[in-house]
Amino acid sequence: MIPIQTLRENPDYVIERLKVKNFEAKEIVQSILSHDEERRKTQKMLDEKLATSNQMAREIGILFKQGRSDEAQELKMRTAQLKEETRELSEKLASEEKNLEELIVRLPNLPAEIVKPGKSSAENEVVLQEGTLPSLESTALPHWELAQKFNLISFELGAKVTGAGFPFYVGKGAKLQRALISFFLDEAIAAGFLEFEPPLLVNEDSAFATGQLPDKEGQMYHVAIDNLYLIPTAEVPVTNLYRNMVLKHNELPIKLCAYSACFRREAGSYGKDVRGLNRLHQFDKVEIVEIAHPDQSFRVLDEMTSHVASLLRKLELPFRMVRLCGGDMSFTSAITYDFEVYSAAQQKWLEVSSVSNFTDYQANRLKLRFKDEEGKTRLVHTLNGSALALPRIVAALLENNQTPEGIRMPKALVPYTGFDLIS
RNA sequence: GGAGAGGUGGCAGAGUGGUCGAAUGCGGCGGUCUCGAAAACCGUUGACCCGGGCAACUGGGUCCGGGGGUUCGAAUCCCCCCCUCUCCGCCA
Repeated sequence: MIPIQTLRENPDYVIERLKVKNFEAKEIVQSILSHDEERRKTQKMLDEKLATSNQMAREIGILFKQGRSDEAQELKMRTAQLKEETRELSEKLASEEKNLEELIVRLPNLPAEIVKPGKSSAENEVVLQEGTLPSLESTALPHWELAQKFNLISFELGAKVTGAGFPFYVGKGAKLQRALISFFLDEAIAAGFLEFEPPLLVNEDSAFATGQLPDKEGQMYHVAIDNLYLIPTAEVPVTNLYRNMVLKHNELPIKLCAYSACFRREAGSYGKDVRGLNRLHQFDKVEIVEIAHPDQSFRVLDEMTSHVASLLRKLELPFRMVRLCGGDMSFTSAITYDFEVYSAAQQKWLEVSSVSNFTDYQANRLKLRFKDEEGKTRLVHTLNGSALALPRIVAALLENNQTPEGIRMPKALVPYTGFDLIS
């Protein structure tokens, strides 16, 4: 949620910036401002009435204590009218607050200054590209065929036992999963992130606080009997650790990381893009989360992207880093960098990480604040990024490293896998 | 799943109808003392909303797990829900 303060102070700026996300905010913003004004007027009236009632109640108490019950009774009569009025006003106030909130949540986060307008991923800017694209033999196989050939992953058994998008990893395939998870976690810990192993289900409050609800409801698996949601990313439980808190400025930044399985219903996806590991209902990911001082969040963002880049370098994968244009960014993000690795056999770039600064947007909903150097309470900035999501990394590792002898493992991974070749 | 106990400020914990946003202790912050620190002592210390002020600050309102009710008045009484703890049962 954009803080109401921002909307009051700079409505025109908000409208202008949201155009970068192709969002026409003018009507909503105007509506918000008038509802806001109405709300304040109502509250003022209500507060005055309440002040009078409080005063009268106090007087009645004193009169009773002094044994002047006739006078007290008389005063009691006079509170009836007031009570009815405050009742009406507080109902009005509650409904106006609800209306206001419903409008505000419809506004996406403001894109940062550096973010350019654009409609789709075609307009994203490549800001960094590293590594040489491998040129494979014409006999090169896509990862789903390699997975079958070397018996690493079984999509068929997953489909039999659960459904499409829930693969089994087998033998060295399973070991590779564990190796990557450990490698990513160790790297994150070395970079100063504190490891958490989170619950894989969260309650409704948590899903709201990080913004999965109400609008992305259909993307999450829901356990109806207990009203719990399977997490789509570790960001949800880990960020919610800090819901409703006031931190001290010297506690910032807070750096957290977590491995988790992630569950996504991904309704409506189909075709070649979802073949093999390209898109799954359940996958593994190591997530990094940072809670930062507002003045520092863009520096922190750079640190996070450097961390992700270093992982890809160690895995010896050709990658590029892309700054998303306004139209391709998520609702809650102020700026997002995607990392993509090149899949040689599919001859396309696969997104393996998304690193975002949510500025104060998520913090506002989380009610996550800090006391600054002057003792003022302010919203923090939150950031997160995948470091990294496994499936497409595995796809790229298998495809790019296929040789006549088998699939060779990058050096950094061998201590974790215990093998350097899959044959 | 069964039985019981309980949810109060950063933490611990008192408060069972009126002057209670709430005793007390701890912690935090500021000071005295000290070369410095500890100890001791003194002072101070919640969040949110609306208004006034450039600001320090200040007036009003709300908040004692959440929601509803009784009452002139609720942390305190009643109802519903949620959560935690203890014992029993079941269980990796």
